[in-house]
Amino acid sequence: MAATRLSSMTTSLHHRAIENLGTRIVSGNLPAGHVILAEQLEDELKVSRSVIREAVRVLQSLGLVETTKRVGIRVLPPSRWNPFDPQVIRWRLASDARGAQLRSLAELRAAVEPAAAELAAGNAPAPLRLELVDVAYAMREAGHNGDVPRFLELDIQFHSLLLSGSGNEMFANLMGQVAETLTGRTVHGLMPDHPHEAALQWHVDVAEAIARGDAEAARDASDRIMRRTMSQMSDTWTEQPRVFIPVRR
Amino acid sequence: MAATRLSSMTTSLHHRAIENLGTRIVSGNLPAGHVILAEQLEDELKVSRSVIREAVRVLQSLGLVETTKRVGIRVLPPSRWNPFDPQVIRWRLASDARGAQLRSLAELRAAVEPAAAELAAGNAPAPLRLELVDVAYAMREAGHNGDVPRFLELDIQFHSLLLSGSGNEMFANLMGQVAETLTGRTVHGLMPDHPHEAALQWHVDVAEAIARGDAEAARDASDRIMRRTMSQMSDTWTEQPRVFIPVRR
DNA sequence: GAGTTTTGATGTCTGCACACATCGGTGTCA
DNA sequence: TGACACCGATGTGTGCAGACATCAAAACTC
Repeated sequence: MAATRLSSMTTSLHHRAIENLGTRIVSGNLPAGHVILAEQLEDELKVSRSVIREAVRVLQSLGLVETTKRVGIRVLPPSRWNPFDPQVIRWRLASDARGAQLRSLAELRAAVEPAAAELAAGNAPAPLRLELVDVAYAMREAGHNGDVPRFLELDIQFHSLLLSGSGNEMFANLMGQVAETLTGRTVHGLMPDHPHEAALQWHVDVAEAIARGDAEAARDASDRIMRRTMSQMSDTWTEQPRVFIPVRR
Repeated sequence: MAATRLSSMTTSLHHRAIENLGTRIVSGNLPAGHVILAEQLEDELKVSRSVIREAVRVLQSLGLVETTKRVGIRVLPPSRWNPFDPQVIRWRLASDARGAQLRSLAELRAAVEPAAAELAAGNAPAPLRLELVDVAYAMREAGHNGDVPRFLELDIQFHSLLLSGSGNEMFANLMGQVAETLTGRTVHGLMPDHPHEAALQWHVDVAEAIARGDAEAARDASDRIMRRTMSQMSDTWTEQPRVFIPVRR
């Protein structure tokens, strides 16, 4: 009944509540151990109890909060968060922990892509292998021409095809994060106009190795790409503090 | 033992609703594209709207369903599910796709652990390195003595320490899945009473390499463990169909 | 200190109003 | 007559408000 004139012009109240709370928690604005009351959130966000409850349920499933009767909604420490959830990753990228998140993603990618290349050489469907080779050639050309936007587009496509071609749905799921990483790297001007000549050839090597089913060569070439990428980026985040998640026994 | 503290515990209606729907969707009982109505779920599960709505919100955040006005709650295809969510993994392990899920996890682990070993050699805190060596020695002893339960316990601890010691929270988050994999392998009688002699030594090699900060040696030894594990298990799931997630453009 | 009662927050239920995508009927125009 | 654009009816999720149930922390009693 109340003035809901300004209601869902943009997104649903539910999403806005999740976004608001998720951002505040991941940014550290709401520190671990802090207790919030549902009623207090209703007042703050000017929404009804159902909206708050549904949002809290989602955050609970992400490991960001826990609810206890007679206590309230308690913020959980980062070690309890699901670090693979796309929303959590997005919130972390928008927080002070951006550098640490980028490093984590890069390390994961460096571990996974060579494995994906190895698997793709054995399992990828034939059309995908052909497309991979085409894209690698196009990348090389775009790189030589200094066509940065097109290179980025092809780069994303290349690595997406690689992950998809592995036939492992967990690897494939990383496509989105990889795309975001590559885009971010380009947008922030960390990419030269003309990519490293050897790196371009390594992409071709990966594609051709996969095309002919040479798992070991595909893996090695992919590993070279990843090691170069890591060494390029390592300078920027050396001072990022590492977080060691304790072993739960 | 994993996964369930059911029975005697009176789990909340909310959790039961999530469990019921999640299981049905992941098992394929509710196929992709199928539309359910919230009211229908209230009747089926004999719970109120609020419980259903909160459960659906959670499933929505996992990518299992989407809601559309005037249509209902639509089940999404597996390519939309979040393959890293612990609940989704658990539901898949309890479904016909168990074999495929185990393979995916094993492939992910095979990719990540050597990378984690490499990172741990450079970053792990000193006490963790020492503990890792102790555990590796204890593993070797338990292996020689044929003490299967103790070996399993130490095996889990070893790999958890390794992942934790990497200082990458995404790697560390895989501890739970690894523990479940190792436990499942033992429970299902896939482990011999006396583990492979060389594998025992490789664990020691990993630990000692990390202890002395030799990243390359740590990685290589870990890689040997993983490759042996993969080749051991590959027989059991060769006929599991692979799912290729399409590249979204 | 152990056991009991009180208290206060989440958990669950229900009725209502609203937003809005879809469907089907109606009217117009070729 | 047939094709097509329009528009209102319909159904379903979304959001709101208030009540009662439940249960664990905290206070209290012995």
